[in-house]
Amino acid sequence: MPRSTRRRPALAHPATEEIDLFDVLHALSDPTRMTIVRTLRAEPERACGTFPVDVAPSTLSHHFKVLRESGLIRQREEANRRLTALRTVDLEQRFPGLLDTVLAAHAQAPAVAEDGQGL
Amino acid sequence: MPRSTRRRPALAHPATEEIDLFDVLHALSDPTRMTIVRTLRAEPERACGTFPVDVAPSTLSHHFKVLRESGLIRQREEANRRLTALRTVDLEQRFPGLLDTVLAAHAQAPAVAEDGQGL
DNA sequence: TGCGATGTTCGACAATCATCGAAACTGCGT
DNA sequence: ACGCAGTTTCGATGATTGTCGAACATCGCA
Repeated sequence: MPRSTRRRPALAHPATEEIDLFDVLHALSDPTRMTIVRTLRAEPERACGTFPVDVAPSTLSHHFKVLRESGLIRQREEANRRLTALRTVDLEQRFPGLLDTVLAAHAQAPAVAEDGQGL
Repeated sequence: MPRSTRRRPALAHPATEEIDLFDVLHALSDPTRMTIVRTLRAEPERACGTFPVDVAPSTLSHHFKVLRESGLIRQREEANRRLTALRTVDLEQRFPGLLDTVLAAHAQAPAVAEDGQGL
């Protein structure tokens, strides 16, 4: 039996109208995920391994899943790597100004002693 | 000996410059706490028991603690009750536009089936 | 002085979370 | 055909979370 019969699970993303605010806020309330989002703001599309975060690959994969299911990022398969992009247009349509405001807030002076993995 | 010697723990709030974005985002990512914040937007100051949320008093107390320590609300003692207010000015100074934008986002059409305790 | 109203603190508990290492899968290059 | 590079899935683990009930504290009032 060809083992290629097992297709990849197809990468589910929520539709724009289905993006949930609580999911988005929760996704952004983690420093590692915030770093990912901020990185994606500069670069339009990046491979998973190229983010300036210091966690194990499996942990990174978990964070991508949280971000993807919250509607913040979109991922597509290309060859044997997965490219990630911010859903800026969808986010702007669903929650106007939210992403910009939150990212601007994060760019503010860090509260006291920010974690070391700043972009 | 007067038993009033034991003072109440004094209600610690973070200073405006110490408000942490991740704490704020986490605090807002819970529906019960979002309801509290939204309620506070209309009424400037409210007693704890007067919020339209359906949880046990101890649970409510927990949520107030999270909101207070994140810097979103300020609480002061008055007689035997505790009055709660949104720190709108401090929030606006620390993270301009954030509170308005998030609350506006929550006022958007609910994602799919919002929880029943809408304001 | 004691009671009731208002809230908090203190465990306890189940659920979720961030993290890791090991194993597996996919596609490209040798 | 083989192996490597890039990622995910699968447990496992320790920490955090939201929730509750019971007990306690404080204040005003009868």
